[in-house]
Amino acid sequence: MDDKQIEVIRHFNREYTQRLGILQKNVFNSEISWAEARVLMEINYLQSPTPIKISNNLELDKSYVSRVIKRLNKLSYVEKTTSEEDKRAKLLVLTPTGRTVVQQLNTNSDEQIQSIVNNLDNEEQEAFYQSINTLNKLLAKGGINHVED
Amino acid sequence: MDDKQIEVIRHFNREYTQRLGILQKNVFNSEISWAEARVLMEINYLQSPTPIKISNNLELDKSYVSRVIKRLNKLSYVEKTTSEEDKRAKLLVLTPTGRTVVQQLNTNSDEQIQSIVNNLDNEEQEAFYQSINTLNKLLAKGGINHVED
DNA sequence: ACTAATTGGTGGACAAAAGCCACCATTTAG
DNA sequence: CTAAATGGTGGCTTTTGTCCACCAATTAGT
Repeated sequence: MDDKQIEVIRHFNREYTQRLGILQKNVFNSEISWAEARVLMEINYLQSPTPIKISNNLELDKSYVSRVIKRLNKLSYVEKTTSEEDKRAKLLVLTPTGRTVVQQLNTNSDEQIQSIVNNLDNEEQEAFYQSINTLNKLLAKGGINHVED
Repeated sequence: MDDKQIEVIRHFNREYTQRLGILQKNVFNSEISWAEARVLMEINYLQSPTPIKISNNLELDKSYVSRVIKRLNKLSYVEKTTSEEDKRAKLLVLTPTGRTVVQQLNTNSDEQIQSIVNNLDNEEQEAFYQSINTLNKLLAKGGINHVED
């Protein structure tokens, strides 16, 4: 992989993450902060979510995650129960309200994606999707990182 | 673009930005914060960089940007001069030191990209690059957003 | 089986990052 | 020629995140 190619990838990273970041900011209108949203979506994503997994996946300090979950719990978005296999660990479960919020967040996220993609004609949209799909597969392949669960 | 495809894109956004974020965190070892690095690179990127452009492009509050630039100035990475065409505006220029730092940041960034891509064989690397390249072109096409300069 | 080290989670104290608001100076619009 | 808009700065607050100490449970060493 030569320097020109690396340059192109770096350009993409700049552009794309920036665009996404901007969109995401304009979405969490109310009630819930960005960190809280991230944790909530991570809980929704994981099979058996525990604070420590979230802390690892999101690379956030465990005490911070603990506090975030506390707030989510106070908002009745998340229930905490002690795990039976390991009584130190807490199992996290979304309440119906919590699930609704996650759904809303996903909807917002989808609209952002649409807002990027809508400027393209059908053929281009297909190309966009195919490229993303390829990258997903390649990332999964080379994916030594990111402990999913 | 149907729901399944959107889902795939959302998955990519999650995975990729997270991976990049984690890598970036482990890089800015010292002296300079993430925000400072971003601003510095934006100054390097823009034709006639001013605080307000940076504030817009990075979607950061202008007072915050003002403070970041102040620190960069104190570190002798950036010079500030009042613009002649508009005496409210400040023109930003990287010092030699500043340019060196930017170069270092770019090198780090490249190493991160390598660390993702190195797990792939040559054919896969080529596919990775091609996908990114396609996305870049499509983003540029549909790019109503992101005022470059 | 028993102590020692490790791990999951919590809370206090604090630092860093980022946002909001009020304000000044200049520029632009009516 | 005043009124609105814009670029920039500083005070203050919120959000985000770190570091440390600690408890309870689990795992490892012997």
